[in-house]
Amino acid sequence: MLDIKFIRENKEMVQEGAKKKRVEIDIEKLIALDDQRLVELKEIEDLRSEVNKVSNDIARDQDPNLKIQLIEEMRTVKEDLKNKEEKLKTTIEEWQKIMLEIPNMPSADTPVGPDESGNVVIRNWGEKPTFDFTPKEHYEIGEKLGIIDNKTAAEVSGARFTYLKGDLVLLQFALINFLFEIFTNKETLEKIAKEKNINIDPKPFVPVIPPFMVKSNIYLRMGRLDPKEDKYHLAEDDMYLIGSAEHSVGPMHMGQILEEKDMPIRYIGYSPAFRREAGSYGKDTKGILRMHQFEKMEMETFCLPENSLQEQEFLVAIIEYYLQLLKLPYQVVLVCTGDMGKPDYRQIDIETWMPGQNVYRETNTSDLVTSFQSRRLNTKVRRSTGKTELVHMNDATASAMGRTLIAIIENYQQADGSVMIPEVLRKFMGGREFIK
RNA sequence: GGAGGCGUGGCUGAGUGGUUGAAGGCAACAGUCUUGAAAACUGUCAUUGGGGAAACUCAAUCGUGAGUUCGAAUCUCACCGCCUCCGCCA
Repeated sequence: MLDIKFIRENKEMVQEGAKKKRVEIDIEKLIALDDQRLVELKEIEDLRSEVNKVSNDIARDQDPNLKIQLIEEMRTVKEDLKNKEEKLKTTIEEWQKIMLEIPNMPSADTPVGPDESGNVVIRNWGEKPTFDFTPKEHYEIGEKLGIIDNKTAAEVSGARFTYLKGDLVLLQFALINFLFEIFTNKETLEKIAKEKNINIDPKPFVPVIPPFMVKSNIYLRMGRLDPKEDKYHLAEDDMYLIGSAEHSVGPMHMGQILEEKDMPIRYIGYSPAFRREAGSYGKDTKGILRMHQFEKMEMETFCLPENSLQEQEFLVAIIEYYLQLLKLPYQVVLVCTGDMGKPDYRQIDIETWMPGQNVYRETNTSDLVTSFQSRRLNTKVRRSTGKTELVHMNDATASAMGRTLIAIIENYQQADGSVMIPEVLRKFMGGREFIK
């Protein structure tokens, strides 16, 4: 949610920003409603003030006749007050509905575009591997090696589920161990920041395994409930299965005032992610690219407003660092206004090369959401001056396991159908070199 | 799931219908004293919204929401959370 004051002071900019994000909003109506809200609020506060004052008089006054008279008077005032409060309530409901529709404003460097065609590649790394055979897609290799079984999963659970088996499971755990080593190591993070010339405290990430379900009102405060069709809802308990660890790690500090000296706060959550994938029927139906359930490591960080852009650069730098260690070619994409998420101020995607498909596919996404989530979560920071302000939040995929595994399988595939294990992961797999 | 208890400011802890946004203590901050520190003493110490150039002022907030009342931290109801005991269980 944006600040109503900010909206009032920058209404052209907000209208324009929403338009760029392809969200239709009626700013004039919102401001008219806000005027009405303030007028009604003032009337109510004046009435309350009168009631408070007279009530104190009643308490102090000794004359019983006067008391009775004043109480009678207050009864009628209260009637009036009640009506006005009712009216204000409906005004606020209408007001809030529009407020919730307004997206975060895009950063100045965000390219303007209608959809993913407007995204801009800002850099790339790595040589695409060459093969002296036709490279296969991950599921062909996986099925043959007996490490991916969608067929059985379809019978048991339906489409978009899978059984990962054998060495692929071990590879996933190797990846997890490899990544946790990076994210919790201060020296490594310091080196990354230094290399990329990012001036930021390289404080390590705190690993978290968060709840996999959240209450619906919490989802709303995170600004992540929409699109609802993509969430699994547990009707009896009015809870949702999380679509990302972000959804239950982000609210960890709601209603809190953090201290400036504790900033930044960095978490790396590990959880399954549940997605109904509504609206993607027929898309990416093969293999494990688009599943109803997959495991993910997700970064979620809280920082001072003036550092949040650097923080995002840092999160992206860490992703690039480990992709380079895995020797996976990738490109970094600045996501355009029409393709970015509603809470995003600036979104950077990392797309990793998938030789089987002969295309870069999104493996990581990094969202700088500024104070869009913290405003409703009410997560603040007390500055050393004593003033409090909303913290800025960043979230980013550390690794969507399935997709990183696909990239490994396809880039490391051999002519004989085996898959070479990336060197940095071997120590977590008993020193072995191949999955056969 | 059954029975009972409890939710007050950064922490602790008073407060059961009337100027109580809330005593006392701790912590924190500023000052006096001191060569410096500690101790002692003095003072300042919640958040949000409205009005105002400012001093200041009005409203709201004692888990959340609704209700009773002229007036609610205090009474009623619902919800949320925590604790204890019993049951069940990975």
